[in-house]
Amino acid sequence: MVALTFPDGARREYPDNITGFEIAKGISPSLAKRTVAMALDGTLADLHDKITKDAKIEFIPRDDPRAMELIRHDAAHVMAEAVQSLWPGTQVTIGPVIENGFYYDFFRNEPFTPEDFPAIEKKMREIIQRDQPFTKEVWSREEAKRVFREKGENFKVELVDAIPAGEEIKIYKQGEWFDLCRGPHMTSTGKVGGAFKLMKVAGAYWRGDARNPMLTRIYGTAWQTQEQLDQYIHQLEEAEKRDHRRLGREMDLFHFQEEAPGSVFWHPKGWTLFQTLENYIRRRQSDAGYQEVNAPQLMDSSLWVTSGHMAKYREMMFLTEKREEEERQYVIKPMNCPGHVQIFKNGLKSYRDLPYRLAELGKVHRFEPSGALHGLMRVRAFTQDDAHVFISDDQITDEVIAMHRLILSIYKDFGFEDVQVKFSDRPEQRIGEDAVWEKAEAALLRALEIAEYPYTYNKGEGAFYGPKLEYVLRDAIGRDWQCGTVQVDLNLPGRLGAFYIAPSGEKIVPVMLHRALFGSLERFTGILIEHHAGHFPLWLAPLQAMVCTITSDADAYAADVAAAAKKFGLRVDVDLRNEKINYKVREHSLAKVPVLLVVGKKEAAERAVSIRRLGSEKQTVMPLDAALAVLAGEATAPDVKREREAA
RNA sequence: GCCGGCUUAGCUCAGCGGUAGAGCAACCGCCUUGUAAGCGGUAGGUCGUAGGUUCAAUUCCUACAGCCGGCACCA
Repeated sequence: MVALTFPDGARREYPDNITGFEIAKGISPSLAKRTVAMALDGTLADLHDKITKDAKIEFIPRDDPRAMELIRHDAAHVMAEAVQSLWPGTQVTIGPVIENGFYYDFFRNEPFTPEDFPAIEKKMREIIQRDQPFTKEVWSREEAKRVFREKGENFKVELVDAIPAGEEIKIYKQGEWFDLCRGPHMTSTGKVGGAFKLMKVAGAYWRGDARNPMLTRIYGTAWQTQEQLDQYIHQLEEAEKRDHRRLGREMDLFHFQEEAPGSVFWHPKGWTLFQTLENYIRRRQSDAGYQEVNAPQLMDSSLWVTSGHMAKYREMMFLTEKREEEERQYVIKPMNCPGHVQIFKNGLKSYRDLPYRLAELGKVHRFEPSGALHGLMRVRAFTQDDAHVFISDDQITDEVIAMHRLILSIYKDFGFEDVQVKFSDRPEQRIGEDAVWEKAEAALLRALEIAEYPYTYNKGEGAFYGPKLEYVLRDAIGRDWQCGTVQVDLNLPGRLGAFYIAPSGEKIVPVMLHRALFGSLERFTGILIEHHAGHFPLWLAPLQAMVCTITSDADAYAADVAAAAKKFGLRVDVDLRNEKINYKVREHSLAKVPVLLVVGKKEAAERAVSIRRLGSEKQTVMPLDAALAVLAGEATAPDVKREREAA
């Protein structure tokens, strides 16, 4: 007998091996009919599974939130059947559930294209219409391999081989079609419903390894209701509207062109925004005890050989050609660290100089693979807000805590309060003694503990020279972006011959902490554009206010207003064009100018302005100086504001 | 880098084996206008680049480049 506890707390006994379906049917046929799966002690299971031990049981109806992943997983199976029935000979591989949908990877000599979607979707609807039950069988390893081999499903044979000994080899059937699968599934294909859509095709390597064959992946989305599907599609459209590449063009911030793939042409407004970020970083890191430096863009390749970068990253570095008159080869710097080590090394350093904090807004170039390029988010030339801090090893924890607090405080100023920290420890391929790693990892963890900050653990994901923390922020529409990093480097200082004189007079190799705040300024600009959907807070907006005249009678006064605003430190422009005010308001609203200062005869006579804010239809008429004082206050950077308030 | 798709006017896009079209923007004129498009006119493209097929290519084919979506990569 098994004792089952129901959600209402009732506890009943049933014979061993009874199925969830039988229990549901015993309670009421309608319950059995609307139940698509069950949960045993909170874990989803097939409704027809035999129950062999005491558990809490719940019946999962199709509209239960937990049914979503089942719908998606079943949809993946239905799609796989549809594809194989339309193109026999196509091999199936894996088809998991992902956020908002599912995919299935196929192997076929002829790849699929989106033009195939209507046929596949039609076939899927037929399969769903047939409403065939999902049934599970457990096969022996040998049998499974034999059957898949005979079907020519070579990838499945590999998957069977990969299943650990002692684990069941489960086969799910839907009618004639079957697939190796961990499950669980709903009771029948009909439960998938109609709220699904195939989204895109993509190449994907077998088992995620670039050395393996390329499969065709078909992505789909599936929902419980058509409303949910429609809403999801709508969300995608909205996200597209905040795409920084589109807003960058619409707001005249930057552009890219063929001759410089992966490099940004910053326009005046975009560069204003970029400089606002640079200036902010300069203030923050100067306050935190960093000194800004600038190291050469080109350095002899021998330095990069010594640092180890040539060995590991040669293919991703830009190198100069050797010339007849000079046999040297230079490297366009892909990182700032070797340069900073040179600055540390220049002149003897004492333990009294530590921590020695060098920061640089260094422009680095990396030959990123062409397929990786993506607007500002992944470029070949970018500006790192980089710093290297030279310390003794007993200073690691304190310095890391300081960096940690600095990073969080900076993100907060930009409205990012949901920040995750990832801790990565020693990778398999690494250099240095385990004892040193031990110390570095412990120091990082102690810093997080003292700062009382939660973190996730990425085993073996550290850099080859040391463990690291990575800072991941979440934007307005819930996307995660990895930005800042703190790394302990136990390698480069030694390799590049850095040392300081300890109290004992000994030469000691310092520990080097590597730290980035935004990471890449280009990328962070892109994140800000998407986060705000172009509606920047006043202190970031490249153009903060537009002075618009009603008629040419106000032209002279408009110029006065603009001049006065500039004296308040505001970034303003004037629109004297012979256009109706409606036209001007519309145009500047679309350009996402945060503040419109409208002036006509009336305002000119009273030395006032009519203020209209982006996103609002409200108009507020204020005396000019008062209005500018308010705006100037708002346009003050958060850190400057804090300082003023403290003073 | 790999797989697939795309590339036509500044932007968004239509078109097609017989050397191109719309809307918006731009420019010119009229209108002096009160908070999201006033009216009229003009101009604008070697159809991504290079080859090939053809009497004829923007259209079909091939290569290359860039971009887009993934995958892989990301010091």
